Amino acid sequence: MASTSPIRVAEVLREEILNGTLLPGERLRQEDIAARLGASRQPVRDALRLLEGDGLVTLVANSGAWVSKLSERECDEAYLVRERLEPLLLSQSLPNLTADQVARLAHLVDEIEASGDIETFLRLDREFHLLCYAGAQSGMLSEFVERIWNTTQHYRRAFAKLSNPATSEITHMEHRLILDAITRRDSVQAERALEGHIRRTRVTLAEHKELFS
Amino acid sequence: MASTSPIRVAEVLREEILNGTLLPGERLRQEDIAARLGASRQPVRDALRLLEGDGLVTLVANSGAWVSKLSERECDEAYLVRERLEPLLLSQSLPNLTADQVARLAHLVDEIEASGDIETFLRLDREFHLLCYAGAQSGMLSEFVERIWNTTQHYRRAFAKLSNPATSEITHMEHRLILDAITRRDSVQAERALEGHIRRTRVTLAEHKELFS
DNA sequence: AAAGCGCTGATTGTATCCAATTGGTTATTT
DNA sequence: AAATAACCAATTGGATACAATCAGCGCTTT
Repeated sequence: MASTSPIRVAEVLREEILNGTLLPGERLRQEDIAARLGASRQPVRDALRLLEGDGLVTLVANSGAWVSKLSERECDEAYLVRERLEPLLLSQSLPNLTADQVARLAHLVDEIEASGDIETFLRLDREFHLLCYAGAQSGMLSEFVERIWNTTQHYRRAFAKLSNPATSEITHMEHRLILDAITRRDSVQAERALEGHIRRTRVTLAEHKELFS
Repeated sequence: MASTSPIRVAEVLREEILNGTLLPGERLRQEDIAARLGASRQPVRDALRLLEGDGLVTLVANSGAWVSKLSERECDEAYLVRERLEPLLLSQSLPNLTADQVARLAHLVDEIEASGDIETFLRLDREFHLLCYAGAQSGMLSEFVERIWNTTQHYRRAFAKLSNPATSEITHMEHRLILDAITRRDSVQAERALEGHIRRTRVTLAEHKELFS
């Protein structure tokens, strides 16, 4: 009942953009996608519009569609917005997180520290953060946050590739601080720890302008 | 060059939703719109998808499209998000505001205080706040803020209808505080004044649950 | 030789037709 | 009489065909 063609097509494309199969700036031709996914061009157009709404695709009239690209400025802005929104979302989610979910968060922190390759880290890190917000009733705020995570996914991957043991250690400690505050149901501390985590990432990321060349 | 059919259709519908011609919950039939605006159903479908991306329209597969409706919770959430995002946006905009724009802001504050009817107040208030953000390079943050303003427009109108001289006076003072900080180019104070303005509105609005019945 | 013009191929945008889904209504059954 | 099932009208979804638009390229012209 839920899956209509445009949604299915959009899901496939979204996944391919998030996992790096389709790179920022890459052209998306309607007919190619239609042929590849066994659909007509109409649902593909709808799907592209959906993804445009998610910020993953940029449409230009009479010209075509491209995978969205972020400039250095836009990426920095994304993190500034995260700094303000995610603590708020966490504070709304925290009271509703179940003990099972908190246990899963603790497990994820361990897994993240044990993770070897980049793709695993990215997957686990994403799951950790989004699970923190699972207690929030889905609304505009959740949508905004998920959208930011989607549009910055590629740059997070590029950034992860040049991380070293020292910065990883910092990340792990920050995760543990967030987890600790969540476990103690301390909203204020959780907000601060999360804000610091995002802020540090933003500042560190800003030192690597080469990612946007 | 810029205006393609779906965009034109979307603009008409957006305007009708914002000015209250189309009310939240109202059904949008593709064929009706197509006939009314002299287009085919296909561009109308595209337009509805565009508006869905803006949060103004809610689409249900195989069922239809409706003007989006906010629950009391969602409206409150919108204001909580505004409290966090708009001060940030203002701080990014402030350094780039021209003297002309600041003068226009001062003029708008006067006009707002002199405004008689509700529609005029809504229009001027919207212009004042959005002009505050005119110095920001348009990006994700601006998009989010504009989207919130659009989706809450109807509730702002409903709220304005039951405002009294006392609360209006508070609003006017808050505007003057924001304007003063902007004039002095005091980002920190401007952020605080704006946050307070939005927060008070949120709290006052929460006392009128009857708007969401 | 450089600049501007117009042509051509490819790609997107629009319209029309047909299929699929939905919700309501009616008739039948218990 | 109430509940259920099947039918039907209305509306949306998808596919195909056609029109409009754009980018690149070669030609003409100065």
